[in-house]
Amino acid sequence: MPLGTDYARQDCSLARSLEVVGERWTLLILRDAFFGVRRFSDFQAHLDISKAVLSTRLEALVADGLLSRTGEGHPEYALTHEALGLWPALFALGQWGEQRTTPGRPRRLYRHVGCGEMAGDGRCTTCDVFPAPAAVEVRPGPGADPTLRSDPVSVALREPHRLLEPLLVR
Amino acid sequence: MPLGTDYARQDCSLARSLEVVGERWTLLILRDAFFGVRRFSDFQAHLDISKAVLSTRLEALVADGLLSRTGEGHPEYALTHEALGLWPALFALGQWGEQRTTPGRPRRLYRHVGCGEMAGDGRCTTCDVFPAPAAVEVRPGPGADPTLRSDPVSVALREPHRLLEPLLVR
DNA sequence: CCATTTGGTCTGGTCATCGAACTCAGGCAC
DNA sequence: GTGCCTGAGTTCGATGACCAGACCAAATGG
Repeated sequence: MPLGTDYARQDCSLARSLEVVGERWTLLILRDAFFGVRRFSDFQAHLDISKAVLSTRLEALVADGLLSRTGEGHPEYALTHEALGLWPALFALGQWGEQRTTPGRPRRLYRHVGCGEMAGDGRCTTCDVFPAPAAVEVRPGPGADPTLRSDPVSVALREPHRLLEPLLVR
Repeated sequence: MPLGTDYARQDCSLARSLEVVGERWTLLILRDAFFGVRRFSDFQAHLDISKAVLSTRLEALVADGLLSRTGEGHPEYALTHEALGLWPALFALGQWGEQRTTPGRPRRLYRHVGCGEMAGDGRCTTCDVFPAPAAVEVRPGPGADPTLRSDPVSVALREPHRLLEPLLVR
């Protein structure tokens, strides 16, 4: 993390995690990456984040080995293997937010591809395993509010799609 | 969250969560609360956080219903039922930090009380359930560095203890 | 080859965070 | 009661982060 965001003298793995993903916007950028967002302008359109901050965050995530940057001209940012391990934490935090704000009316629904629905604890209700992100399909749930955002990225994300699958905008 | 930390126009439960627990220090305060820390000065001693920020964070967490404040003179801050639901997310983030920094040498070990050790995914290796925080015992692991901190709270936390059990310092 | 899009950097102002100093109330020794 | 200590904050000035908007260069599209 840049200045002012280290928790140096904490002997704690949570603090180590937060040094990498604890800054404002960072977890939302990674969530978008799980949902298939790959390009600078798509992150920006979807998150309403200042370009300067987005640029800083992407650079930091690449430096920390969570994103890989490929292509010189218009680069693509993709999650690294290391970043995939964050999925359980991201999912758990999201589920907590659903419970807290609109219990019973989730904004998104998750399926274990070719198997069954996922429960709130992340297990597939059919086979009882915690599916890897590549085997998860997302689609809007009853609590989704399609009037809230109309940018092309949000529209594209409303189609059911697998996690990690690059998003086609337009 | 105070100014500058809302993600207003995001139709996303993760953003809703981060509005409550996404600020600097907030998750570390909650982690300490799970470990049994209850008092202002103990949080401060353990986290090396400025009193002004700690005061602001505790106030916000009480207002958001994650902490309850009891006792007028020297108040105690305890996790509410709502906050207990954060345990899976906190645990997952912590495990990711362990994997990333010192794989195979965890700083802390978790046990399902009266049952068995907990695996990296949070399940008890014996009974295969995800134990509630009150049924979890923490103790230092091989990756712990006892030389890093010597404040009384850190010392007390090195004793094996159950989550949520109020910490006795000194 | 010219216009537009993409992926940025720069800037000035606002907001958050920091450490240090200060306040204020309760507990305790004497 | 007087003085002292500790716990739980609040206040303050300086520093650093964040934001919106202007600007810019390289890549792409026609």
